[in-house]
Amino acid sequence: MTTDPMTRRDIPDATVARLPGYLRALHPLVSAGVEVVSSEELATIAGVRSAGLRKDLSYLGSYGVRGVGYDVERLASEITRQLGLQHPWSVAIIGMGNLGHALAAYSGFATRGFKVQWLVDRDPAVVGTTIAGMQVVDFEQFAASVTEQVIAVISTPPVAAQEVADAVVALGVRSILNFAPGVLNVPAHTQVRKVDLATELQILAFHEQRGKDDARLGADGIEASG
Amino acid sequence: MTTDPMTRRDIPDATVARLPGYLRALHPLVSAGVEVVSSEELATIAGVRSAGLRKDLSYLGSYGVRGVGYDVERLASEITRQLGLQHPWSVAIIGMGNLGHALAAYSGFATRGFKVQWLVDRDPAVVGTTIAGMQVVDFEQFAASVTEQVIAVISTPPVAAQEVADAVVALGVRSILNFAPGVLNVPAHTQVRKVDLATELQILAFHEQRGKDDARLGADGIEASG
DNA sequence: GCCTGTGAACCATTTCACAGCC
DNA sequence: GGCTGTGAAATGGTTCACAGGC
Repeated sequence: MTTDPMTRRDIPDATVARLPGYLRALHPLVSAGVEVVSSEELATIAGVRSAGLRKDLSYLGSYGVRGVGYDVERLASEITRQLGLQHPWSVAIIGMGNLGHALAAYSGFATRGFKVQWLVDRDPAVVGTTIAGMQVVDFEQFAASVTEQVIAVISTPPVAAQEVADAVVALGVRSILNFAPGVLNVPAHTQVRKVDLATELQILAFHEQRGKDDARLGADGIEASG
Repeated sequence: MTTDPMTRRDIPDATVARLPGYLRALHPLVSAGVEVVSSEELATIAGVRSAGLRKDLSYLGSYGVRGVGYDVERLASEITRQLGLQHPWSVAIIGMGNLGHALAAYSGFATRGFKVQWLVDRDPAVVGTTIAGMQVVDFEQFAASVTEQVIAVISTPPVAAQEVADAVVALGVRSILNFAPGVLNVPAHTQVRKVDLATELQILAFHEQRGKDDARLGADGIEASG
């Protein structure tokens, strides 16, 4: 294994999806001044298995010490670096309905590496109002002021989502978080992640209906789900 | 393959997670009075591949006709049945901050098989107020009035989430949708699904940073992401 | 001829189990 | 002695390609 820090390792998608969880599990340890953590301990906090955690971390390189554990601070900063969170990313929230409103006010973005920079809506009655301390602008104002890389959050009604996606892609946006149910057609280089609230409930309904009590992770009947 | 309609087939999790998308793709077809759809057409609408769609549907049984396609209405009702959505599920939203507020007003729940029946908060200043046409109650009132099966949506601050989870599990709740970042410890028979908004952005940030332009699904550079 | 249903091949991810190192 | 890092095995999921039936 080359230790060259510039090697672009190929980190599996499944691992990438768990890194944010590890980072969040590490934060209280950093704050508490804990120096070292074992894969077993961290896995428990993060709600995964220790073997999986070790494999995940091994894709980032060798940041642990055998017989000891992982240096908390070093590991946190390495994951931060891998996720590209050294400096905050700009976020534009497009669609200022109930959900856009809530997202604008959500403090979790700021604490985890994101700066909501634009609130965008097309309704003239909403444009110009202040939400969570920010002025809502229309799409033209947004388009005119975007210069840097930005992540677009689409919280419009479903019918407008594709149109908005096309428009932000035309502005050069390459990352979209979509709350509108339905499929977005975007160019291949554009990353889209979808959050569909009703779908989540429907998946729960399926299991609830089946009474599917899968007793995985048995222990004393407690399963960590995070 | 037994065609016994009472056979409890084992539907893979990955398939279950896609069924809601198929159902939503079917709805406009049902409304438009389309009688039959091919796996190719439906797959395009749903943003998946036709072979995968056919395999998914094969787990539900044989509801297509070779050389013809799938009966739209029959397939929709079969998926509805499999997901357990013949009658609406009751939902309790716990935590009436910005997000809980938005969820209470979200029309997508009602249209996709759910009835928000309780809005719950612990803040005496919020309890008794009306949000989206419903009275907010405190946890005791909620606990006293739950009789049927209910899905709990946790939209409290992170620090309260575990406590709320314990409380609803004690009430007999077996399905939780959790918006609070962090791990929930619940008994093994309890289903938890998590939506972590900052995590989604962090995953996007990773790819944005890498400029990972994976040209999968090439065609003319358009990729469906739904 | 056409489109579903499905084994078989392939690929990704998870888990196991232990060698390697402190 | 203890804990990481990782090949190897097992599992789960996706894609291929074609047989089967209209």
